[in-house]
Amino acid sequence: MTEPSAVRTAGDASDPAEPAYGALDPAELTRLRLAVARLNRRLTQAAGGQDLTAAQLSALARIEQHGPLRLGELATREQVAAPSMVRTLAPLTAGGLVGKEPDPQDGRSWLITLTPAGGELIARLRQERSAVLSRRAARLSPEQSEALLAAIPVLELLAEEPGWAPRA
Amino acid sequence: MTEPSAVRTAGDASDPAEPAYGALDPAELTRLRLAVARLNRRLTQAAGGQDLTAAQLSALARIEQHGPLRLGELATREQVAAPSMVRTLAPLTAGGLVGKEPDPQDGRSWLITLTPAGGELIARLRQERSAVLSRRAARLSPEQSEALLAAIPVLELLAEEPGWAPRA
DNA sequence: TATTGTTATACTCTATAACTATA
DNA sequence: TATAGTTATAGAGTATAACAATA
Repeated sequence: MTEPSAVRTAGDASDPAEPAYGALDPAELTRLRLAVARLNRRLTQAAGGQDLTAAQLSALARIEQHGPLRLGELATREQVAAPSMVRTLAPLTAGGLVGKEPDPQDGRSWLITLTPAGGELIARLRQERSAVLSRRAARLSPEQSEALLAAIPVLELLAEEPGWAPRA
Repeated sequence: MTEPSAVRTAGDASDPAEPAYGALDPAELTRLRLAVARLNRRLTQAAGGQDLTAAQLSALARIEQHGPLRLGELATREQVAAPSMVRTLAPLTAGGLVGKEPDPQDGRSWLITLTPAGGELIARLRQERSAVLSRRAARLSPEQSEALLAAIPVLELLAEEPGWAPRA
């Protein structure tokens, strides 16, 4: 889904002749940072947590997207520490939403899979949670919706791009 | 706590009464939701937390922007419960970053103000934190930067708009 | 010895409920 | 009695450190 090819690998940022022509200034970045933090807070609260927590849903979505994954691999992709993923998955395995099969390649590992029940649940929850956002988004002007839509891939890129945390 | 408003609306997610002229479809909204959650996670981690936490910085920025505020007012604007704001502010007052002056209008209230030290600190931190985001943003193409820039006000709108959580 | 997953522990952010002081 | 703020407690999400089993 993320098109890494879209990233402009244009010469190192050490190019003084190009003071980042398309770049955002610090004030704009601050606004983006605060907006993302606050919107996330809003979405997390609105999620209600009746069924799955945000971290659980995110993990499920990741499993669904990338198929069977080892726990460590899943943790890396979600960019959390392994113990965090253990805790996130625990209620999911207990509830039969994900399965843990022994990794035939490595006796220490498990392959985390999405069960049919898990697949059904995330499909339902996804719709429910997006509905909250949808009610807000429906009030946006066409121009605002357009702007938001165009920014989604960029936000995904920023979110997925490695190199943020001193990981590894 | 949260009335299952978020969950219950699943059935009528596509309210025909809402024209949804410029509306985004559920798949796009899901991507936006996950991207916001994950980007926030990235930014929170990258912040390091050596000085101020994300919630503290957000509160400081709010105080800076809106001048002296009463605690409850601040909590409302940040859309958190009053006790959460108490906890957020405690280290800030202890550290001399914000001041609490008695509200001359109401003996029960305080006016939360930004001290000079607080102002200096957030200016510095703001720069540091934005720098992290900046390094990523600098690699965006002009088109991507443009898209992100255009979306900032929309994200702010979604984040600030009331009506998300069932806030009594 | 190195790696994978787990358990133990701790800290932040958030919430609700119960309490104090003031209106 | 109602409201502003505080304290107490709990749960989610994250982390690091120490451990067991396996490579």
